[in-house]
Amino acid sequence: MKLEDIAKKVGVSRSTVSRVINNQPYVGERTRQRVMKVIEQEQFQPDPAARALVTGRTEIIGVAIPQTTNVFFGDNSYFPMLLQGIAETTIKRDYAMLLWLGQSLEERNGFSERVSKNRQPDGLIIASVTENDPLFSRLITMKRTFVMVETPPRFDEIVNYVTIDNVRASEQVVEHLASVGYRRIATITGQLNIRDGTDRLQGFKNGMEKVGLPVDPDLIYPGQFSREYGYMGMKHLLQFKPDAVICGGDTVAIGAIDAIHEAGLKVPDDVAIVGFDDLDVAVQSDPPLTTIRHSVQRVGEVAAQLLIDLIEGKVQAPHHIVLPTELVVRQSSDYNALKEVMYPIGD
Amino acid sequence: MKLEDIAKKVGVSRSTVSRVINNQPYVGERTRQRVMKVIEQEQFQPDPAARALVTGRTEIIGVAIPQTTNVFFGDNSYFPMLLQGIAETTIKRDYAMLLWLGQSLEERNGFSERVSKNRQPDGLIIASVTENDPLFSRLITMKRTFVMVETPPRFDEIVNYVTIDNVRASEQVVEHLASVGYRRIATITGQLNIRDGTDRLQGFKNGMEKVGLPVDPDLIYPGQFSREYGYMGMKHLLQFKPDAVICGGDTVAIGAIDAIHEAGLKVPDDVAIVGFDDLDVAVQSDPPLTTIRHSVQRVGEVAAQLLIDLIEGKVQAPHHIVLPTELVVRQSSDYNALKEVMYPIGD
DNA sequence: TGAAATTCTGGGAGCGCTCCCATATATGAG
DNA sequence: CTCATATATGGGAGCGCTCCCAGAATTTCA
Repeated sequence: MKLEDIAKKVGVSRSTVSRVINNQPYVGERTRQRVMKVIEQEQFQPDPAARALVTGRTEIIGVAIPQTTNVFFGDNSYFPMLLQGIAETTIKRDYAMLLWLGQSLEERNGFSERVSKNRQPDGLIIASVTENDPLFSRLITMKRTFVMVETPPRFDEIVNYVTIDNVRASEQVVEHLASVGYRRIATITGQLNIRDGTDRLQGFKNGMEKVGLPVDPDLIYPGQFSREYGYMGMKHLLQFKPDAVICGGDTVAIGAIDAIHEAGLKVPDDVAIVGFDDLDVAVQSDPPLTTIRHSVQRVGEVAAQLLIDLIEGKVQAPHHIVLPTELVVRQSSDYNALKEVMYPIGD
Repeated sequence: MKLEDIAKKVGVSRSTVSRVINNQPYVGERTRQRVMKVIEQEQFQPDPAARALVTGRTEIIGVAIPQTTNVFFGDNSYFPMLLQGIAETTIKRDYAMLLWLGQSLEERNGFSERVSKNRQPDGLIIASVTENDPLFSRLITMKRTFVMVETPPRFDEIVNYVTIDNVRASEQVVEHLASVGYRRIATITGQLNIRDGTDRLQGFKNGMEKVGLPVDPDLIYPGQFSREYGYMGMKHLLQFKPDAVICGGDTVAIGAIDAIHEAGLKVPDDVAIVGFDDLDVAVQSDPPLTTIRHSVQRVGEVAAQLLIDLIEGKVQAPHHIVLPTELVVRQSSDYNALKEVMYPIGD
């Protein structure tokens, strides 16, 4: 069943049916009703391909997650939440969502080619782009419409993005820890080729300076956003006897706690731990994590809104949106629990 | 840049360029080379809409997950893994993947309408369909090509699906538990309006009969696939003093363990716990879970393969695929740890 | 050597829509 | 009542491809 058949059935022209479908003016009220009735009873849906061919738009947005397998479906609910947020908006705005997941590191290049060459979506949302990701430069060169869900690694000024104020949030964490009495504050970072990682580290350093504590390189462990790295990082840091460790993400924090427990120590009694993101695991963790709350889902929603607005010409590029964060204090950084002498003196 | 421009540039006709792009025969080797070279240097990609309009195919498959929010991104890595598997295949076969996520229960109907009416994908993969899900019947009525990733609630014979042998796997669990000495075996089921849920329960009952144990209704708790339900279920079951509990899923098992610990009891010393699915949490759990391993990712891969084969007419519908499962015994069902007297006699 | 078979190439038609312009009818101002 | 203006409807053109058929060039074989 096509548009023309509906027209014939109602006894009007293609154009009139098209106008009704697209909610355009200049259709008599009676005619509109008759057309709508037939469309309804025939369950007619215009062919998206034909429509796309002439309008040049598909009403599909693409989402590219060039991450390796385990990051996507591992202990990390970040991406599912992001997708949920994006889905929310696409439904609301009547778009569909095309998803690309990266497979393994080896084929980063293939991934970026596959994504960038596909002309089906009207625009893209891309997540977790590393500094020299080919996808990033490619999209810029091709002048495609896209929105990032973190601060871009370069070209901040010309790229659209939705992010949170990672620097400020990390500063806040340091300020909080310092204000309740922690002094040897360490950090296990996230990936440092992603802005979320570097910005959080920057915030850590800024915060330390602000509160007048020294930034000791020994107390900075460059990690990644995973439980494993949290574990490894903490094992390494223990020798330097931090009294608090700020982790690049909640899963990192969980890993750090694993290592602390393994060493026979307690959180927060021996070491305070702070996460970032306030994922589900933050509450489920034992003890519950002090962390930075920000709604990943909301980032997804807003990113999709921005993208669709850009596509529809409702806003001009470049457009930058920074969403608020909130420090959530839970047991993992309870200073009252901190033992006076944390480690045997002299080791 | 369009196909015709390439043709002009090379000095051949549209048809020839089209043949080259689609790898068709009857193009001279020299001509083919020349065309390819220009396509390469112009980075030409044919317009998917135009192509779809004439071929009637978009090379997009749709994935519909009509689940509520928290099931999708909660403590459950099932869907991310499924997506990863589907993505693997779509990349291999050069398709793209359109994703729909359900939002909340209230709009089940809206969801199914949105998904079924969208004509963009050539076929669909649908997950976690409940018995009277409107999407299910709708797709059947519309005669759309789709593959389910579990046994369908009805019309088994005409619907395509990829699944695992839930019944047999559960039987196996019971047989294992019985063989090592457990006697009061209980179960906390998954959702019973999903086949995965009912089949696992059926397997439980079959297994009990096979090994000659009574099927006591008190020992069957109808739950859902979540930690919460595991917790509630276990709390309820404790009064009936089971020595082992088979859970509908690993997350359910985690919840059950929570309840056991809360009651001051130990796993497996007081109660053995068995999960299902062998998700990441199964190993991370304390103690690690005995469970049924089956690759969710593999189910996704195979489902996508089947769907694309159906779309391309390489296989005939209906097509049913049952993937193997494997019993993985870990500490949560270690009979040696079971105390002789598990509960004070007489309560 | 010639006719048939095979390989190559080109161009028309048409996929199902939207957009633009032409025309028809209704509405209002002077 | 006339002309301008707003409202309503129809039909042609064309979006960028693929598919089909016609015809040219080449090969095969008696």
